[in-house]
Amino acid sequence: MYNAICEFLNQFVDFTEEQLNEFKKSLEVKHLKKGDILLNEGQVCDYVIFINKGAFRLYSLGDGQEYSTEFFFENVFFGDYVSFLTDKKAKESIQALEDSTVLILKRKDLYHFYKTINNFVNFGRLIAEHLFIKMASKNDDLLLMTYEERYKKLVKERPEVIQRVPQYMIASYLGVTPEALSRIRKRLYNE
Amino acid sequence: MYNAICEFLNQFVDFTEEQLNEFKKSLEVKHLKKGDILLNEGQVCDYVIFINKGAFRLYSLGDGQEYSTEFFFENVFFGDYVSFLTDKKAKESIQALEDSTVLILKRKDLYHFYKTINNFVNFGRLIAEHLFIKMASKNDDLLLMTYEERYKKLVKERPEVIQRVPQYMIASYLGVTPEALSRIRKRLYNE
DNA sequence: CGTACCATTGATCAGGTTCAATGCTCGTGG
DNA sequence: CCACGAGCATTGAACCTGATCAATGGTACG
Repeated sequence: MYNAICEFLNQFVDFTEEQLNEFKKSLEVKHLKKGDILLNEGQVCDYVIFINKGAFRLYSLGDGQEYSTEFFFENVFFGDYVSFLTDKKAKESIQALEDSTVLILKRKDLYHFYKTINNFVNFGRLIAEHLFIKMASKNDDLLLMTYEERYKKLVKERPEVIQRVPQYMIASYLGVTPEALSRIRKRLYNE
Repeated sequence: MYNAICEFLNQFVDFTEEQLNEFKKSLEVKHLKKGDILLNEGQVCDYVIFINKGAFRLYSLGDGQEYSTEFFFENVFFGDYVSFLTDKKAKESIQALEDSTVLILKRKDLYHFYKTINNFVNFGRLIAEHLFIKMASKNDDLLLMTYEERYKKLVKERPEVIQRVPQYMIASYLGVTPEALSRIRKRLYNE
């Protein structure tokens, strides 16, 4: 249950045996069914989620439409990071795309470990910087690439998304309608 | 000369008189003329820039086109943050949009102060988090808003950009051609 | 077996792109 | 001090791509 998360953190942190146990105790295990909502737009996301098994998306509502903004799979941390940092209501919701198992780490526990575990502080800074870099790259793509190029890039760099996420969610992630994505795919596969 | 930057940092850091002097000594003053290039795409941005007076833009080249990605004015820090963090070649260039005066803080000096000045470390984390939040919001806008809505938002929230930046740069910042922006403006001001 | 949801396809429409021409303005040199 | 030129903004026309609306197919799940 805790192997994956500890391995992930070992990249940043040197745990003692004791700290490791304390850390594990702070985690809440949660099982979700496909379609379950973990966080609802308007709640504060005062925790981070580590995915042991399953798939999730972040999405928001504009007009009457759903807009998927990101997808996550096994062995990553995620959450509504803006809500987490600012302690304000989340603009996005979190939904399980498959039956999933996650570990929940509350912000207060995380901040406690920042103080008590050596090097854990760097974890926070590195995550913020990493996410900034990812977001900046996403931004460039939105500005510079066509929908077709962005779809091709997704196929190449994140085939898991293509495999495990319904097409209409991918469409809104790319910023197009499902109809347009269908036609892009048709164009690509008929050469 | 150093009033503005010290005021800015005082939000995050408690300097002693001695530290303050050491800090000032590490800064390089630079004067630039309108149009001058401060950083060229391909160089590593191993410093941050504080603007005492003037205006700058970040821009990148795709196809044969220039794409302005951000504008900066007095009393902010900026740079090619991705290049700064990763120590890799910048994908963007930095250009003065007006005759300007800046203070340059080298990464090695910054990291030195991280170690020797209390609370300075938080500065790095807070900047990273702040920039992430800004970038995330920009991302949402790109995905959810029309060009016209984005222009109106810019007029409302950052009138300085409208005043001090040529229209064709604003156009590429918004992701449209200069012609399209011209028509959007016409539409707006003829109601 | 049927239904509900998603993917596909078709037709029409709106807005942005492209290419080309004209206007405008500011800085420069004669 | 004026006139010219360069660069930017505007305008026009044809085109192209994605949005929208509507209908049809396909498939998984109860």
